[in-house]
Amino acid sequence: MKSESSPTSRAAKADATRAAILASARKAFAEHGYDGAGLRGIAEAAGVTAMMVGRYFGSKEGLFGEVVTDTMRDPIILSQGNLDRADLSRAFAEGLVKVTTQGQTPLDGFLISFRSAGSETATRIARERIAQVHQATATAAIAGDHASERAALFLALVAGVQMMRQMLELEPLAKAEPGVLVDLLTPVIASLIEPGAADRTQ
Amino acid sequence: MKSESSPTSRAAKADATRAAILASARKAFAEHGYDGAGLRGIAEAAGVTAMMVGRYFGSKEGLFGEVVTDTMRDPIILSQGNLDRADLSRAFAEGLVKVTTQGQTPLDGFLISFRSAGSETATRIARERIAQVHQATATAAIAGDHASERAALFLALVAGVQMMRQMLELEPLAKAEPGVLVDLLTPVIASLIEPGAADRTQ
DNA sequence: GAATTCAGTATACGACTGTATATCAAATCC
DNA sequence: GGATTTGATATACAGTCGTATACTGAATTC
Repeated sequence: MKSESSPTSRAAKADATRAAILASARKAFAEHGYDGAGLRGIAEAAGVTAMMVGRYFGSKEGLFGEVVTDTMRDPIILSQGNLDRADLSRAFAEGLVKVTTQGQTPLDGFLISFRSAGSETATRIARERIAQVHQATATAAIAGDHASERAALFLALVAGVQMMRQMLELEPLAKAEPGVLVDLLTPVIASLIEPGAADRTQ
Repeated sequence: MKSESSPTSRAAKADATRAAILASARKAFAEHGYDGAGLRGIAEAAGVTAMMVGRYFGSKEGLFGEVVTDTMRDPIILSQGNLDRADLSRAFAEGLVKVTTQGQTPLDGFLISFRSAGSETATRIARERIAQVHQATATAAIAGDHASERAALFLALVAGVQMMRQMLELEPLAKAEPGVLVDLLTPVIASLIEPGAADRTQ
Protein backbone atom coordinates (compact mmCIF):
# COMPACT_ATOMS: atom_id res chain seq x y z
CA MET A 1 0.00 0.00 0.00
CA LYS A 2 2.89 2.34 0.56
CA SER A 3 3.39 4.46 -2.48
CA GLU A 4 6.88 5.82 -1.92
CA SER A 5 10.09 4.10 -1.01
CA SER A 6 12.97 5.40 -3.08
CA PRO A 7 13.88 9.09 -3.25
CA THR A 8 12.32 9.24 -6.69
CA SER A 9 9.35 6.97 -6.68
CA ARG A 10 8.28 5.36 -9.88
CA ALA A 11 5.02 7.30 -10.05
CA ALA A 12 6.77 10.60 -9.46
CA LYS A 13 9.25 9.85 -12.19
CA ALA A 14 6.41 9.04 -14.55
CA ASP A 15 4.70 12.32 -13.78
CA ALA A 16 7.92 14.21 -14.32
CA THR A 17 8.48 12.53 -17.66
CA ARG A 18 4.96 13.25 -18.77
CA ALA A 19 5.33 16.88 -17.82
CA ALA A 20 8.68 17.11 -19.56
CA ILE A 21 7.21 15.75 -22.77
CA LEU A 22 4.30 18.16 -22.53
CA ALA A 23 6.60 21.14 -22.06
CA SER A 24 8.91 20.04 -24.82
CA ALA A 25 5.98 19.44 -27.15
CA ARG A 26 4.51 22.84 -26.39
CA LYS A 27 7.72 24.52 -27.37
CA ALA A 28 8.25 22.37 -30.44
CA PHE A 29 4.69 22.86 -31.72
CA ALA A 30 4.96 26.60 -31.12
CA GLU A 31 8.17 26.81 -33.09
CA HIS A 32 7.58 24.36 -35.90
CA GLY A 33 3.87 23.61 -36.00
CA TYR A 34 2.15 20.27 -35.85
CA ASP A 35 3.64 18.77 -38.97
CA GLY A 36 7.03 20.36 -38.52
CA ALA A 37 7.62 19.04 -35.04
CA GLY A 38 8.77 15.44 -34.91
CA LEU A 39 8.13 13.05 -32.08
CA ARG A 40 11.78 12.07 -31.95
CA GLY A 41 12.84 15.65 -31.44
CA ILE A 42 10.18 16.31 -28.84
CA ALA A 43 11.13 13.18 -26.94
CA GLU A 44 14.83 13.88 -27.13
CA ALA A 45 14.36 17.38 -25.74
CA ALA A 46 12.44 15.77 -22.89
CA GLY A 47 15.24 13.28 -22.30
CA VAL A 48 13.35 10.18 -23.37
CA THR A 49 12.59 8.09 -26.43
CA ALA A 50 9.96 8.79 -29.04
CA MET A 51 7.94 5.83 -27.89
CA MET A 52 7.17 7.48 -24.57
CA VAL A 53 4.88 9.84 -26.42
CA GLY A 54 2.84 6.89 -27.49
CA ARG A 55 2.82 5.53 -23.97
CA TYR A 56 1.70 8.73 -22.27
CA PHE A 57 -0.41 10.40 -24.92
CA GLY A 58 -1.51 7.63 -27.22
CA SER A 59 -0.43 9.34 -30.39
CA LYS A 60 0.95 12.58 -31.76
CA GLU A 61 -2.59 13.73 -32.25
CA GLY A 62 -3.37 13.08 -28.60
CA LEU A 63 -0.27 14.94 -27.52
CA PHE A 64 -1.18 17.95 -29.61
CA GLY A 65 -4.69 18.00 -28.26
CA GLU A 66 -3.43 18.01 -24.71
CA VAL A 67 -0.91 20.76 -25.45
CA VAL A 68 -3.53 22.98 -27.03
CA THR A 69 -6.05 22.30 -24.30
CA ASP A 70 -3.41 23.11 -21.75
CA THR A 71 -2.38 26.39 -23.35
CA MET A 72 -5.94 27.54 -23.84
CA ARG A 73 -7.29 26.61 -20.45
CA ASP A 74 -6.52 30.11 -19.29
CA PRO A 75 -6.89 32.32 -22.36
CA ILE A 76 -3.94 34.60 -22.25
CA ILE A 77 -5.80 37.63 -23.49
CA LEU A 78 -8.49 37.34 -20.86
CA SER A 79 -6.12 36.61 -18.02
CA GLN A 80 -3.76 39.47 -18.67
CA GLY A 81 -6.24 42.29 -18.77
CA ASN A 82 -8.01 42.96 -15.53
CA LEU A 83 -11.66 42.41 -16.31
CA ASP A 84 -12.74 44.62 -13.43
CA ARG A 85 -11.09 47.75 -14.69
CA ALA A 86 -13.34 50.56 -15.74
CA ASP A 87 -11.39 51.15 -18.95
CA LEU A 88 -11.74 47.58 -20.15
CA SER A 89 -10.75 48.36 -23.71
CA ARG A 90 -7.45 49.82 -22.61
CA ALA A 91 -6.87 46.91 -20.27
CA PHE A 92 -7.30 44.50 -23.17
CA ALA A 93 -5.04 46.59 -25.37
CA GLU A 94 -2.33 46.60 -22.73
CA GLY A 95 -2.71 42.88 -22.20
CA LEU A 96 -2.50 42.15 -25.90
CA VAL A 97 0.57 44.30 -26.39
CA LYS A 98 2.21 42.79 -23.35
CA VAL A 99 1.74 39.16 -24.29
CA THR A 100 2.88 39.77 -27.85
CA THR A 101 6.08 41.48 -26.87
CA GLN A 102 9.09 39.96 -28.50
CA GLY A 103 11.95 38.10 -26.92
CA GLN A 104 10.17 35.10 -25.60
CA THR A 105 9.02 32.10 -27.54
CA PRO A 106 5.30 32.56 -28.01
CA LEU A 107 3.76 29.59 -26.27
CA ASP A 108 0.21 30.82 -26.50
CA GLY A 109 -2.39 28.39 -27.75
CA PHE A 110 -3.52 30.68 -30.53
CA LEU A 111 -0.09 30.91 -32.02
CA ILE A 112 0.53 27.22 -31.65
CA SER A 113 -2.69 26.65 -33.54
CA PHE A 114 -1.77 29.09 -36.27
CA ARG A 115 1.61 27.56 -36.82
CA SER A 116 -0.11 24.22 -37.11
CA ALA A 117 -2.74 25.41 -39.54
CA GLY A 118 -1.27 23.24 -42.28
CA SER A 119 -2.44 20.10 -40.56
CA GLU A 120 -6.06 19.14 -40.82
CA THR A 121 -5.92 17.30 -37.52
CA ALA A 122 -4.40 20.26 -35.73
CA THR A 123 -6.90 22.64 -37.27
CA ARG A 124 -9.80 20.54 -36.09
CA ILE A 125 -8.48 20.42 -32.55
CA ALA A 126 -7.73 24.12 -32.54
CA ARG A 127 -11.20 24.89 -33.84
CA GLU A 128 -12.84 23.31 -30.84
CA ARG A 129 -10.61 25.07 -28.36
CA ILE A 130 -10.99 28.47 -29.96
CA ALA A 131 -14.75 28.07 -29.97
CA GLN A 132 -14.53 27.66 -26.20
CA VAL A 133 -12.40 30.77 -25.83
CA HIS A 134 -14.91 32.62 -27.94
CA GLN A 135 -17.71 31.59 -25.64
CA ALA A 136 -15.77 32.73 -22.62
CA THR A 137 -14.94 36.03 -24.23
CA ALA A 138 -18.45 36.73 -25.36
CA THR A 139 -19.98 36.09 -21.97
CA ALA A 140 -17.22 37.67 -19.90
CA ALA A 141 -16.56 40.94 -21.61
CA ILE A 142 -19.17 41.79 -24.17
CA ALA A 143 -22.76 42.88 -23.95
CA GLY A 144 -25.25 44.37 -26.36
CA ASP A 145 -26.39 43.45 -29.85
CA HIS A 146 -24.45 40.91 -31.89
CA ALA A 147 -22.30 40.05 -28.88
CA SER A 148 -21.26 36.78 -30.45
CA GLU A 149 -20.12 38.35 -33.69
CA ARG A 150 -18.34 41.14 -31.88
CA ALA A 151 -16.56 38.71 -29.59
CA ALA A 152 -15.45 36.77 -32.65
CA LEU A 153 -14.16 39.91 -34.32
CA PHE A 154 -12.31 40.79 -31.14
CA LEU A 155 -10.64 37.40 -31.19
CA ALA A 156 -9.84 37.90 -34.86
CA LEU A 157 -8.11 41.14 -34.00
CA VAL A 158 -6.19 39.48 -31.19
CA ALA A 159 -5.22 36.64 -33.48
CA GLY A 160 -4.13 38.96 -36.25
CA VAL A 161 -1.99 41.08 -33.96
CA GLN A 162 -0.38 38.00 -32.45
CA MET A 163 0.36 36.62 -35.86
CA MET A 164 1.75 39.82 -37.32
CA ARG A 165 3.84 40.65 -34.28
CA GLN A 166 5.14 37.23 -33.32
CA MET A 167 4.93 34.96 -36.29
CA LEU A 168 5.45 37.09 -39.35
CA GLU A 169 7.22 39.76 -37.31
CA LEU A 170 5.96 42.54 -39.50
CA GLU A 171 8.45 45.20 -38.60
CA PRO A 172 6.32 48.23 -37.74
CA LEU A 173 4.27 46.04 -35.40
CA ALA A 174 7.05 43.94 -33.96
CA LYS A 175 9.24 46.93 -33.18
CA ALA A 176 6.57 49.48 -32.38
CA GLU A 177 6.61 51.41 -29.15
CA PRO A 178 4.25 49.58 -26.75
CA GLY A 179 2.59 52.79 -25.65
CA VAL A 180 1.81 53.77 -29.21
CA LEU A 181 0.28 50.40 -29.93
CA VAL A 182 -1.87 50.57 -26.83
CA ASP A 183 -3.11 54.00 -27.80
CA LEU A 184 -3.91 52.82 -31.29
CA LEU A 185 -5.57 49.59 -30.20
CA THR A 186 -7.73 50.98 -27.42
CA PRO A 187 -10.33 52.71 -29.62
CA VAL A 188 -10.33 49.77 -32.01
CA ILE A 189 -11.13 47.38 -29.22
CA ALA A 190 -13.59 49.79 -27.72
CA SER A 191 -15.61 49.88 -30.91
CA LEU A 192 -15.93 46.11 -30.64
CA ILE A 193 -16.57 45.40 -27.00
CA GLU A 194 -18.40 48.49 -25.79
CA PRO A 195 -22.11 48.19 -26.40
CA GLY A 196 -23.49 50.98 -28.47
CA ALA A 197 -20.17 52.12 -29.81
CA ALA A 198 -20.66 50.32 -33.09
CA ASP A 199 -24.40 50.69 -33.46
CA ARG A 200 -24.65 54.04 -35.15
CA THR A 201 -22.55 53.59 -38.21
CA GLN A 202 -25.01 53.42 -41.06
CA MET B 1 13.80 31.21 -86.89
CA LYS B 2 10.17 30.26 -87.18
CA SER B 3 8.76 29.57 -83.75
CA GLU B 4 5.51 27.82 -84.53
CA SER B 5 4.70 24.92 -86.78
CA SER B 6 2.33 22.48 -85.10
CA PRO B 7 -1.05 23.50 -83.68
CA THR B 8 0.41 23.24 -80.18
CA SER B 9 3.96 24.39 -80.41
CA ARG B 10 6.47 23.08 -77.96
CA ALA B 11 6.93 26.45 -76.29
CA ALA B 12 3.19 26.95 -75.91
CA LYS B 13 2.87 23.53 -74.34
CA ALA B 14 5.63 24.37 -71.91
CA ASP B 15 3.91 27.59 -70.91
CA ALA B 16 0.65 25.78 -70.42
CA THR B 17 2.26 23.15 -68.23
CA ARG B 18 4.01 25.77 -66.18
CA ALA B 19 0.76 27.62 -65.66
CA ALA B 20 -1.05 24.41 -64.78
CA ILE B 21 1.52 23.57 -62.13
CA LEU B 22 1.30 27.07 -60.72
CA ALA B 23 -2.49 26.92 -60.48
CA SER B 24 -2.42 23.46 -58.98
CA ALA B 25 0.22 24.50 -56.47
CA ARG B 26 -1.73 27.56 -55.48
CA LYS B 27 -4.74 25.45 -54.67
CA ALA B 28 -2.73 22.78 -52.89
CA PHE B 29 -0.77 25.24 -50.77
CA ALA B 30 -3.97 27.06 -49.86
CA GLU B 31 -5.61 23.84 -48.75
CA HIS B 32 -2.77 21.99 -47.10
CA GLY B 33 0.00 24.49 -46.47
CA TYR B 34 3.60 24.30 -47.55
CA ASP B 35 4.53 21.16 -45.68
CA GLY B 36 1.21 19.46 -46.21
CA ALA B 37 1.17 19.81 -49.96
CA GLY B 38 3.28 17.24 -51.79
CA LEU B 39 4.95 17.75 -55.12
CA ARG B 40 3.54 14.51 -56.43
CA GLY B 41 0.01 15.62 -55.69
CA ILE B 42 0.55 19.06 -57.16
CA ALA B 43 2.05 17.59 -60.30
CA GLU B 44 -0.63 14.98 -60.69
CA ALA B 45 -3.36 17.59 -60.44
CA ALA B 46 -1.56 19.48 -63.17
CA GLY B 47 -1.39 16.36 -65.31
CA VAL B 48 2.36 15.90 -65.19
CA THR B 49 5.04 14.22 -63.13
CA ALA B 50 6.58 15.53 -59.95
CA MET B 51 9.86 16.14 -61.66
CA MET B 52 8.35 18.89 -63.79
CA VAL B 53 8.23 21.05 -60.69
CA GLY B 54 11.98 20.77 -60.45
CA ARG B 55 12.34 21.55 -64.10
CA TYR B 56 10.15 24.65 -64.11
CA PHE B 57 10.63 26.04 -60.63
CA GLY B 58 13.91 24.60 -59.45
CA SER B 59 12.56 23.32 -56.18
CA LYS B 60 9.50 23.23 -53.98
CA GLU B 61 10.77 26.35 -52.29
CA GLY B 62 11.01 28.12 -55.61
CA LEU B 63 7.51 27.05 -56.53
CA PHE B 64 6.09 28.32 -53.27
CA GLY B 65 7.84 31.66 -53.66
CA GLU B 66 6.39 32.12 -57.11
CA VAL B 67 2.90 31.17 -55.91
CA VAL B 68 2.99 33.62 -53.04
CA THR B 69 4.43 36.38 -55.17
CA ASP B 70 1.73 35.73 -57.72
CA THR B 71 -1.12 35.82 -55.23
CA MET B 72 0.12 38.95 -53.51
CA ARG B 73 0.90 40.96 -56.59
CA ASP B 74 -2.56 42.43 -56.40
CA PRO B 75 -3.47 42.49 -52.69
CA ILE B 76 -6.99 41.26 -52.54
CA ILE B 77 -8.08 43.60 -49.81
CA LEU B 78 -6.88 46.67 -51.67
CA SER B 79 -8.26 45.60 -55.01
CA GLN B 80 -11.74 44.78 -53.78
CA GLY B 81 -12.53 48.01 -52.04
CA ASN B 82 -12.75 51.03 -54.24
CA LEU B 83 -10.03 53.35 -53.00
CA ASP B 84 -11.78 56.37 -54.43
CA ARG B 85 -14.92 56.00 -52.41
CA ALA B 86 -15.64 58.65 -49.85
CA ASP B 87 -16.55 56.11 -47.20
CA LEU B 88 -13.28 54.25 -47.49
CA SER B 89 -13.72 52.40 -44.23
CA ARG B 90 -16.98 50.89 -45.34
CA ALA B 91 -15.51 50.04 -48.71
CA PHE B 92 -12.74 48.11 -47.00
CA ALA B 93 -15.20 46.40 -44.69
CA GLU B 94 -17.33 45.33 -47.63
CA GLY B 95 -14.28 44.11 -49.50
CA LEU B 96 -13.04 42.12 -46.55
CA VAL B 97 -16.39 40.49 -45.93
CA LYS B 98 -16.79 39.74 -49.60
CA VAL B 99 -13.44 38.03 -50.11
CA THR B 100 -13.81 36.00 -46.94
CA THR B 101 -17.22 34.66 -47.82
CA GLN B 102 -17.41 30.92 -47.66
CA GLY B 103 -17.91 28.47 -50.44
CA GLN B 104 -14.81 29.06 -52.45
CA THR B 105 -11.34 27.82 -51.71
CA PRO B 106 -9.47 30.78 -50.31
CA LEU B 107 -6.62 31.34 -52.73
CA ASP B 108 -5.49 34.60 -51.20
CA GLY B 109 -1.81 34.98 -50.48
CA PHE B 110 -2.41 35.80 -46.85
CA LEU B 111 -4.24 32.59 -46.19
CA ILE B 112 -1.75 30.55 -48.15
CA SER B 113 0.95 32.03 -45.97
CA PHE B 114 -0.95 31.35 -42.77
CA ARG B 115 -1.57 27.76 -43.65
CA SER B 116 2.11 27.41 -44.34
CA ALA B 117 3.22 29.04 -41.12
CA GLY B 118 4.67 25.78 -39.89
CA SER B 119 7.44 25.91 -42.42
CA GLU B 120 10.36 28.21 -41.78
CA THR B 121 11.00 28.56 -45.47
CA ALA B 122 7.42 29.48 -46.21
CA THR B 123 7.32 31.95 -43.33
CA ARG B 124 10.40 33.73 -44.57
CA ILE B 125 8.99 34.06 -48.05
CA ALA B 126 5.63 35.21 -46.75
CA ARG B 127 7.30 37.77 -44.49
CA GLU B 128 8.87 39.56 -47.44
CA ARG B 129 5.68 39.62 -49.45
CA ILE B 130 3.53 40.88 -46.58
CA ALA B 131 5.99 43.64 -45.91
CA GLN B 132 5.42 44.79 -49.47
CA VAL B 133 1.65 44.69 -49.04
CA HIS B 134 2.07 46.70 -45.87
CA GLN B 135 4.00 49.36 -47.70
CA ALA B 136 1.34 49.57 -50.38
CA THR B 137 -1.41 49.79 -47.80
CA ALA B 138 0.28 52.44 -45.74
CA THR B 139 0.94 54.71 -48.69
CA ALA B 140 -2.32 54.08 -50.52
CA ALA B 141 -4.93 54.40 -47.83
CA ILE B 142 -3.57 55.83 -44.63
CA ALA B 143 -2.41 59.25 -43.60
CA GLY B 144 -1.65 60.96 -40.33
CA ASP B 145 0.47 60.04 -37.35
CA HIS B 146 1.80 56.50 -36.96
CA ALA B 147 0.62 55.62 -40.44
CA SER B 148 2.94 52.65 -40.58
CA GLU B 149 1.73 51.16 -37.31
CA ARG B 150 -1.88 51.77 -38.20
CA ALA B 151 -1.46 50.16 -41.59
CA ALA B 152 0.10 47.15 -39.89
CA LEU B 153 -2.77 46.91 -37.42
CA PHE B 154 -5.20 47.15 -40.29
CA LEU B 155 -3.48 44.23 -41.98
CA ALA B 156 -3.54 42.36 -38.69
CA LEU B 157 -7.29 42.83 -38.52
CA VAL B 158 -7.68 41.68 -42.10
CA ALA B 159 -5.49 38.68 -41.42
CA GLY B 160 -7.35 37.77 -38.26
CA VAL B 161 -10.74 37.99 -39.92
CA GLN B 162 -9.57 35.90 -42.84
CA MET B 163 -8.15 33.29 -40.52
CA MET B 164 -11.15 33.09 -38.24
CA ARG B 165 -13.66 33.05 -41.07
CA GLN B 166 -11.95 30.83 -43.58
CA MET B 167 -9.38 28.74 -41.80
CA LEU B 168 -10.70 28.09 -38.34
CA GLU B 169 -14.25 28.74 -39.46
CA LEU B 170 -15.25 30.16 -36.12
CA GLU B 171 -18.98 29.77 -36.40
CA PRO B 172 -20.31 33.21 -35.48
CA LEU B 173 -17.94 34.75 -37.99
CA ALA B 174 -18.18 32.16 -40.71
CA LYS B 175 -21.97 32.13 -40.68
CA ALA B 176 -22.61 35.74 -39.80
CA GLU B 177 -24.87 37.90 -41.91
CA PRO B 178 -22.59 39.86 -44.29
CA GLY B 179 -24.40 43.11 -43.63
CA VAL B 180 -23.97 42.75 -39.89
CA LEU B 181 -20.28 42.13 -40.26
CA VAL B 182 -19.84 45.13 -42.50
CA ASP B 183 -21.65 47.32 -39.98
CA LEU B 184 -19.48 46.01 -37.17
CA LEU B 185 -16.24 46.27 -39.09
CA THR B 186 -16.71 49.71 -40.54
CA PRO B 187 -16.12 51.71 -37.33
CA VAL B 188 -13.26 49.39 -36.37
CA ILE B 189 -11.51 50.01 -39.64
CA ALA B 190 -12.35 53.69 -39.46
CA SER B 191 -10.57 54.05 -36.15
CA LEU B 192 -7.47 52.66 -37.84
CA ILE B 193 -7.34 54.30 -41.23
CA GLU B 194 -8.99 57.65 -40.70
CA PRO B 195 -6.50 60.22 -39.47
CA GLY B 196 -7.46 61.81 -36.21
CA ALA B 197 -9.98 59.18 -35.26
CA ALA B 198 -7.54 57.42 -32.97
CA ASP B 199 -5.60 60.38 -31.69
CA ARG B 200 -7.71 61.47 -28.80
CA THR B 201 -7.96 58.38 -26.68
CA GLN B 202 -5.77 59.00 -23.67
C1' DG C 1 15.46 13.88 -94.07
C1' DA C 2 19.00 13.56 -90.62
C1' DA C 3 20.56 15.85 -86.37
C1' DT C 4 19.39 18.13 -82.41
C1' DT C 5 16.82 20.17 -78.94
C1' DC C 6 13.83 19.64 -75.11
C1' DA C 7 9.09 18.54 -72.82
C1' DG C 8 8.08 14.85 -70.13
C1' DT C 9 8.60 10.08 -67.78
C1' DA C 10 10.49 6.25 -64.98
C1' DT C 11 13.10 4.85 -61.42
C1' DA C 12 15.65 5.11 -57.53
C1' DC C 13 17.94 7.05 -53.42
C1' DG C 14 18.42 8.61 -48.81
C1' DA C 15 16.18 10.74 -45.22
C1' DC C 16 12.50 11.19 -42.33
C1' DT C 17 7.82 10.26 -40.54
C1' DG C 18 4.52 7.95 -36.75
C1' DT C 19 4.11 3.90 -34.42
C1' DA C 20 3.91 -1.36 -33.38
C1' DT C 21 6.51 -5.25 -31.25
C1' DA C 22 9.74 -7.17 -28.31
C1' DT C 23 12.86 -6.54 -24.68
C1' DC C 24 15.39 -4.81 -20.50
C1' DA C 25 15.85 -3.38 -15.84
C1' DA C 26 14.51 -1.08 -11.78
C1' DA C 27 10.80 -0.11 -8.50
C1' DT C 28 6.98 -2.20 -6.16
C1' DC C 29 4.26 -5.85 -4.02
C1' DC C 30 3.27 -9.96 -1.29
C1' DG D 1 13.46 -12.35 -1.41
C1' DG D 2 10.94 -13.95 -5.28
C1' DA D 3 7.21 -12.44 -8.43
C1' DT D 4 5.30 -8.81 -10.75
C1' DT D 5 4.49 -4.53 -12.41
C1' DT D 6 5.99 -0.79 -15.34
C1' DG D 7 9.06 3.13 -16.96
C1' DA D 8 11.96 3.18 -20.72
C1' DT D 9 14.61 1.49 -24.76
C1' DA D 10 15.89 -0.73 -29.22
C1' DT D 11 14.62 -2.16 -33.41
C1' DA D 12 11.94 -2.45 -37.28
C1' DC D 13 8.21 -1.44 -40.60
C1' DA D 14 5.61 0.72 -44.04
C1' DG D 15 4.98 5.02 -45.92
C1' DT D 16 6.02 9.69 -47.78
C1' DC D 17 8.95 13.28 -48.77
C1' DG D 18 12.04 16.17 -52.22
C1' DT D 19 14.94 15.48 -55.82
C1' DA D 20 18.94 13.54 -58.74
C1' DT D 21 20.01 10.52 -62.74
C1' DA D 22 18.97 8.25 -66.90
C1' DC D 23 15.97 7.83 -70.49
C1' DT D 24 12.06 8.34 -74.31
C1' DG D 25 9.88 10.51 -78.02
C1' DA D 26 8.11 14.26 -80.46
C1' DA D 27 8.91 19.01 -82.07
C1' DT D 28 12.30 21.80 -84.05
C1' DT D 29 16.45 23.08 -86.73
C1' DC D 30 19.66 22.91 -90.47
